[in-house]
Amino acid sequence: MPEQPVPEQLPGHRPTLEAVAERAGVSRATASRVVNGGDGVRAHLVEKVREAVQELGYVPNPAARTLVTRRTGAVAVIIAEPEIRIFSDPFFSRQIRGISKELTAHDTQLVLLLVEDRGDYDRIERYLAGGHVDGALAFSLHTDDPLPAITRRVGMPTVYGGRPGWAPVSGGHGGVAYVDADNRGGAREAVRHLLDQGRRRIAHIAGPLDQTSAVDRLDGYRDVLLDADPALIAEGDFTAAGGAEAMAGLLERCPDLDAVFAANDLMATGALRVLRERGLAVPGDVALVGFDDAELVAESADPPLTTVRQDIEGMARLMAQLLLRTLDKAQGDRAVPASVVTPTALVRRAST
Amino acid sequence: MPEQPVPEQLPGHRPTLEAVAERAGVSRATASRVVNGGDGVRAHLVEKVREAVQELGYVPNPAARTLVTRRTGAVAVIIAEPEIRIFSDPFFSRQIRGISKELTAHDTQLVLLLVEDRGDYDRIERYLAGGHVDGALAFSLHTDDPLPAITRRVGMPTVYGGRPGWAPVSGGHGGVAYVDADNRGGAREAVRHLLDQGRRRIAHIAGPLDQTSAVDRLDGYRDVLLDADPALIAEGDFTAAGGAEAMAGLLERCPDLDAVFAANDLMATGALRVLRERGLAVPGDVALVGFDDAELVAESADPPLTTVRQDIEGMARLMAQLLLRTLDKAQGDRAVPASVVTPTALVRRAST
DNA sequence: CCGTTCGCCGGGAGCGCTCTCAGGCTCCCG
DNA sequence: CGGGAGCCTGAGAGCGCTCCCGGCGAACGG
Repeated sequence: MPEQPVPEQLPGHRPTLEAVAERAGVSRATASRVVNGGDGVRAHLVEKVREAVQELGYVPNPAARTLVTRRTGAVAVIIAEPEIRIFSDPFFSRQIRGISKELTAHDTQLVLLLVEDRGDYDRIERYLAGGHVDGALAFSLHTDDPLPAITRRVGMPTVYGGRPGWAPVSGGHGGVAYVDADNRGGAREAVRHLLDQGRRRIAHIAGPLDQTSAVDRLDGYRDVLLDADPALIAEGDFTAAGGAEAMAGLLERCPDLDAVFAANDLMATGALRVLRERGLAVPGDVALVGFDDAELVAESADPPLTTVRQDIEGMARLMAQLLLRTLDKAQGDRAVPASVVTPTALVRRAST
Repeated sequence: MPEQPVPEQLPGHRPTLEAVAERAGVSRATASRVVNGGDGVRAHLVEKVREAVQELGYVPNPAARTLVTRRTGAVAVIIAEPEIRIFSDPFFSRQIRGISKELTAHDTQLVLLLVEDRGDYDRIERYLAGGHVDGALAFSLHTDDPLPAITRRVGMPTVYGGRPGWAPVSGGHGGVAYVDADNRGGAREAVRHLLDQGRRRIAHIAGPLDQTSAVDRLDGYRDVLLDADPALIAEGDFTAAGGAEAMAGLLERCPDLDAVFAANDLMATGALRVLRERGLAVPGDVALVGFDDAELVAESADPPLTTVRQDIEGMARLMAQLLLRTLDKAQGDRAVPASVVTPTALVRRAST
């Protein structure tokens, strides 16, 4: 690929469309038409304008463009997570990555908004209301999250990652679009797998029950174990430490358990540590299943974790696609895209 | 905190400064002055304008503002990393987080640009040239990275995370500003610590030597072990798998080694696994030191890793500060801020 | 050969804001 | 009481772009 000699913009000011037009000997309107695709402009003029653009190193001024079109070509990604998880979970990176891929493929920019504490929501609202972005993607809503109210108030098209607490599970709408993994189905599969292995006292370490993913996984567990002993269920917080604590509690209450289904891999590793400390063999004495198939966690655990995989990056891309599609047609009419639930898959490794 | 009744913007169009001015009975100019701080406007008019803003739910149009001020209030964060690392390393999250904190504290937005392959650099250049952002922060440059050429060409103020390959080590400039940890000093401390423990055959698993952080850590190792046996040095790639491979090679060449200094924690965990597989006790037979004090890696390793901590988040914040300061005063004159090298600290755990 | 249609181009308005500049007012000092 | 200094304010230009609309020429049908 030959290096294009890009003209340096030393003269302080960048060339405007006006300059391009003049150089090409056409009007500003025609130059604009060419820059935006060139439909309805005769070929030789298109050529001339393109040359002028090249020679001057013209790049459109996005602010001017946004001012008149009322589109920014940017999308906000809002991530609200307590410190701990964001650090430890590679989730974050993978989601961002999936979104980034999809957005750049559509020439759309990614503006990242991290929410540290509740006070930040004012800032977020101002930002969204300001028209800096055309739409928003948001993750991991908790039941009392103020975000939905905000996006509705400012009329910002938004797609959520993970089913929000107040949204119906069925593909239905409820005025909100989301992409979620089939948490309940995945949980069912995990538990059935444990049953298939001959396990009978199957415990569950749930996630924080103010998150729908945790609730759905618990529901999946109960779907299969209709008459599960409540003592076999402990609530964790999706961290390894929380998983360890929950495991300790479970062992105390039910020393006879022979399997554990943890609502995520991190908690499973915590559980693993406790089991090992107590001298219980995995999977010999206790079989263990996680959820997520988290990079660097599930596979490198000792023993490697059987777990339920969800396609994080694919889900993230899907979110972006949904949003972009809405923005494309919306342009006025408020079409809410349908939500999508993506399948999960059991990955069998040595822990069961 | 009483909920402010935010007026919904149903009438399609948002109120303009004009509308605010009219409602407040002042000129657009005065309204603008109030919105931008209100200096030089008499108190009662300030009050009136503020009220009008409240009542109408006015939010300035950033595009219009940018068009005239030529400032966007946004900064690009450019991250170029091969797949593997970005997924596995919590680095990414922590850097982003530090930057985000600093930027939002200065009312500046964060536009994320992820580089997947070299073809993306064209896109990046166009974007930066487009004037979407006022400055850029970039990470992990490799020696042949095209980014510096781009930022220079489009005249984009940029601060690098980690010393770029062509930049001098000394606090000096070379026309480029960066923030880096004291990799060399940290490495020296790690190796001296191993010596203090009575170790004599100290190996080093280096990072990829096209990254300055890897080179600097290797240099630090050599600073202390002036006459180190070249056979004691292996090159990894900063991943666990690479660390394992390097460790295997080292054991083959030098079965008598009694300590390993790995250039990051991930490689240290890989090494750990290999050592365990070979039946070598850590730290009994071989002492092990990592680098980074990576979340979820160093502390939760078995045994927990002695490692060199660097303050990722602090460094990231520093980068943002440096850039913002440049942007503040620059506004025309091209002041390049001085680079900063931040200290590291040895964290002693059970692996030595 | 003329009228009409259609395709293509240019003029010009206007998006919402900032900022310069001139003018008006007040206030103080002589 | 007059005049100058200083402080506020408003008018207006203009940032760079898109897009409507009017006009002009070519083409085509009658």
